[in-house]
Amino acid sequence: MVVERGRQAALGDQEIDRIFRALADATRRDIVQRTLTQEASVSQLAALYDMSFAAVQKHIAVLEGAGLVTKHPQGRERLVRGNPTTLRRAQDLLEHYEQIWRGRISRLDALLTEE
Amino acid sequence: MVVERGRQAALGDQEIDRIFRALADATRRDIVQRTLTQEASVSQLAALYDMSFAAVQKHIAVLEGAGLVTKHPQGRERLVRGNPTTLRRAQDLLEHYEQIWRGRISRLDALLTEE
DNA sequence: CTAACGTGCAACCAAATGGTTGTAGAACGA
DNA sequence: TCGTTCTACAACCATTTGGTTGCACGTTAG
Repeated sequence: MVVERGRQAALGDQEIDRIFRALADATRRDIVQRTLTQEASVSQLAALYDMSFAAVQKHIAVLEGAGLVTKHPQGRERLVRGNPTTLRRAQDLLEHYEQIWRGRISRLDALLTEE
Repeated sequence: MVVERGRQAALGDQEIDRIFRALADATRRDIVQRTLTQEASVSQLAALYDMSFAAVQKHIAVLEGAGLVTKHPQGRERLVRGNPTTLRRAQDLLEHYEQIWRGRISRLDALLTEE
């Protein structure tokens, strides 16, 4: 057991922070979606959006830092590939919240029935 | 149909932005989790974290702006209640991504079998 | 009525974010 | 070899974020 907490930030929370932060931008979500379907080079991706190459490069770096995409060198270009595993982690957390909420509902149910 | 897009931000994307951005902070996630279980007043929540009252107030405002919690006046205090509906929206989006990924897998499968 | 409590909001500040341009190097094509 | 392409990275800038303190105001308790 890891020290009773619930009011202080756990260390691994920064990882979750990065994942959600990375997903909080439409361009980055689009990149994830595309590269989940099919990997693409940095410049191929950059051509899709109305901003500089460097800007898109930064977005990809944010996604990579969050583990939402991985880069694979191939010759002079880097292929970007979406990472479903990290997406799963975010999904699991949200499902956890939903479970908590359902738990509350059933506790309310229990109270009503027992009465 | 709303204009062909896929490279330009849709207007409702800002809503998604706000949801994920709100979730990208451990304190805010903790508030969501707690108020999903049981509603609490702003000052009750503020007492839980090692920061000023106003800071917690701001976090709650961000969550409210994203629709992740709602506030309900009761006498001089405001009860904060987690909103599972908005959480569901985020969850649905992530599941959508997972579906896209699974689609890619089955397309690869199809290619292999057909060969 | 008055004091204390709960909340909201403004002003301020440091740090992070999201964009830009420019430079530099590695890999490829002719 | 030489020019072009792809990428990385630094420097810079405006805006947003996340925190602070202080003040105002409605509500409750004594």
